[in-house]
Amino acid sequence: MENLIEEFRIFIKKKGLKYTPEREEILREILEVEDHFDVESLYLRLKNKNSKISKASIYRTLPILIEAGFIQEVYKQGGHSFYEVTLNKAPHLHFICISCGRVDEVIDKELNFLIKKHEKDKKYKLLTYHLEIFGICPDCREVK
Amino acid sequence: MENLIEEFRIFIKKKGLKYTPEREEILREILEVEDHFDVESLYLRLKNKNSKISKASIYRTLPILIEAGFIQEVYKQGGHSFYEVTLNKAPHLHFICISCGRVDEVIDKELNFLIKKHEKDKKYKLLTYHLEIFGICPDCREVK
DNA sequence: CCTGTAATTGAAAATTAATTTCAAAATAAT
DNA sequence: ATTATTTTGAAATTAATTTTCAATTACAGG
Repeated sequence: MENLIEEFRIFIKKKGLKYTPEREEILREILEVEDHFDVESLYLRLKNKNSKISKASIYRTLPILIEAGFIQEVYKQGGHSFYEVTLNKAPHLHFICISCGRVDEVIDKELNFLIKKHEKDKKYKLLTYHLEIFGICPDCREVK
Repeated sequence: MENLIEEFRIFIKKKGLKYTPEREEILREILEVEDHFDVESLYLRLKNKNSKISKASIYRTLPILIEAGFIQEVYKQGGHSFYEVTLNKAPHLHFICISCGRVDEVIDKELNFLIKKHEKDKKYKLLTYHLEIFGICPDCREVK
């Protein structure tokens, strides 16, 4: 935990940015979230802890965290983005039910392998990726 | 071509919707686009042909075309969605350069195979999917 | 073919996620 | 400490998408 915070501090300094309490607080909160999160829910979590961090700061900090490799923007739903901590997590796909909105996460090592292969071929420097699969979940199929 | 139009007409009727000239016109235009497209570019293409179809109608028709399997929303960039015709196309991934915005399409049969496998496992009815990979392209890496 | 009803249209207004502006506050190098 | 530069919160702005609404159109049944 603390080593991750330190890693972030070093990243920030290396980029010539300033290490602020707000940035650290946002990272700490994100590391405590287990599931996917969006800006709104993160903002409310912080607010509940009497933090006075603004949404603007969250919006400004997330791209830094993505670039630093701490989180990924994993899918969009209902018109806004969802993120999750990617450190130490196996790569996975998201099945999104367009009927009820439920999101199923599937771990898949092949996917990561497949992407790494293309990254090499294309000579891209990979930052983040996401595989969203839209469909109807078993429950919603029954109802209909 | 005409058989696709007929297929769409049948889909529309089966859903209890009305088959309008606007909906047909939008589909015809989309089938002529080779590359990815967004709402704005589709609207301008139609406008150039003196069509008076509104953006609202385009926004309303795209979800129907997705559900019918004609197109997919393949990625988001610059805050808006891009689509492409998926009929007869091999599945593929999109490498998006976050620096210059360039999009590289990569065909990959394994990806489709991988997704079909999970679809079966999860008992989902698959509608559409997209794999976006964000990174820095070779050209932009050099500059830096 | 008319006729009635329910869906669809275009235009404009509304919504809303995300970005930008700006003055005040905070960081960090000297 | 001093100072230049960055970052902050709050509010304003932007821009994609959705919704509203009155007029129009599709099409089923007579």
